Amino acid sequence: MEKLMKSRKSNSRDKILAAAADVAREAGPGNLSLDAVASRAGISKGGLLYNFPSKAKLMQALVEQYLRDFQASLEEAHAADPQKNLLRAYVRLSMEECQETGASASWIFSAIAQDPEFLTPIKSFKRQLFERLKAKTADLQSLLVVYLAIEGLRSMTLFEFLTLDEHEWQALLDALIAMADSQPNQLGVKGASELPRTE
Amino acid sequence: MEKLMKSRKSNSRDKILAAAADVAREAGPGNLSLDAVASRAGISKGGLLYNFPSKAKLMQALVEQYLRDFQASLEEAHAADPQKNLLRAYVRLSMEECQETGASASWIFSAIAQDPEFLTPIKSFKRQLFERLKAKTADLQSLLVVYLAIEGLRSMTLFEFLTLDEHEWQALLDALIAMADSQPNQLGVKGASELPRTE
DNA sequence: TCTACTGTACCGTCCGGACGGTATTGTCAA
DNA sequence: TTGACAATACCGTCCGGACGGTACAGTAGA
Repeated sequence: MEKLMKSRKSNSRDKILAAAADVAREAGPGNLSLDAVASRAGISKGGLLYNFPSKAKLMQALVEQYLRDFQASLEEAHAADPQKNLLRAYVRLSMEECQETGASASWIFSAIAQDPEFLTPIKSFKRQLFERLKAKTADLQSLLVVYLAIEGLRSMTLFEFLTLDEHEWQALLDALIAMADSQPNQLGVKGASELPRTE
Repeated sequence: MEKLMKSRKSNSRDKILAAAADVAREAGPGNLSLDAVASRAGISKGGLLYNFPSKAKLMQALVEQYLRDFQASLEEAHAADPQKNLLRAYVRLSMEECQETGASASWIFSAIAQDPEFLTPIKSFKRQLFERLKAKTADLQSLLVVYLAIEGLRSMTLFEFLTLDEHEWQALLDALIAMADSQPNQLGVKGASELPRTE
């Protein structure tokens, strides 16, 4: 009963969120209007505002959904293979995400344009993830480099700055995985796929 | 004579450009209005539109100025010490830029919100730089990782996602410089500060 | 006299959001 | 069983304000 109601509601909500992401990508981040989203989602503006009482709430939902999904994927990927370290799972997941058809999270720009405050949840998410990674590695340098490289890749895809060819892509993946696995600064232990527990 | 005119003109132009960057940072990228820029620059709106006939032209000038300055700094840094490779100069320059008081290039968001087309000159600049770096190194993996890490750092500063403490900062700098100088994937040649010429 | 503005008044457009409907479905007392 | 009411999930219109841009008259300095 409740489920049915929820599923009907979610249907519209999800359609709207997807439409918002589409519009943001196609019309440009500065041109994300409620009208455009509504018509793209196939509902009226009134209906849109019924589901999301303001533009800000819509953006917020977009951010929350994104973070929830990413978190879930990460946890899942890590749980599926707990031998490998978390950083490795993060690298793989992020690179897959970047490879997926240009969809990308370009709606983020719309959110920032609307109100830079929408960055705070993302900020805290990233900060937490980084702290978690830092607690698990003995090699800060590699972590920093790998983490930032992933972040750089993400920004490249976001801005569509640079497109790597297949060869470059593979080289990058290999390099990052290798750095995530071992500790290239203390040279020598190349095969180790598990980090030594530090405690 | 021409110089004088230019300098007077430039005076206003520069004030306006700086004001635009300020407003973009303070009011948020979605709230960069011509009125705000004009009042911030201490001139009238009419005066602003005299210097930049449209908002788009203003944004374009912002982008162009930024790229010109960066290019000049890079060339200068590299010319000052041609022994070191270009990637190293790029790393140093970028990290200094990121460290400078939060000013950052957050006006970029305003430009994108205005029209994503403003990314094309930046895109082509980055592509050219990357190609130039690629032509000069034998170790694609290191280049990719270093280049993307810098890009990641830039995006971190832009979004204010993550702030590194002094220790992390130093570790990152060391790691990137080391990777830029030598070729850590072929382990062993750590001291080499010049790349072997490949031809 | 020309350049480089200032200041003001104004226009058209776009957009967020409020609001008043409405159709469908569910609930419940008589 | 049915009639009264209510909640849900929308629709469509309208309004106020912000913003980009225009027009133009005035003016101070070189």
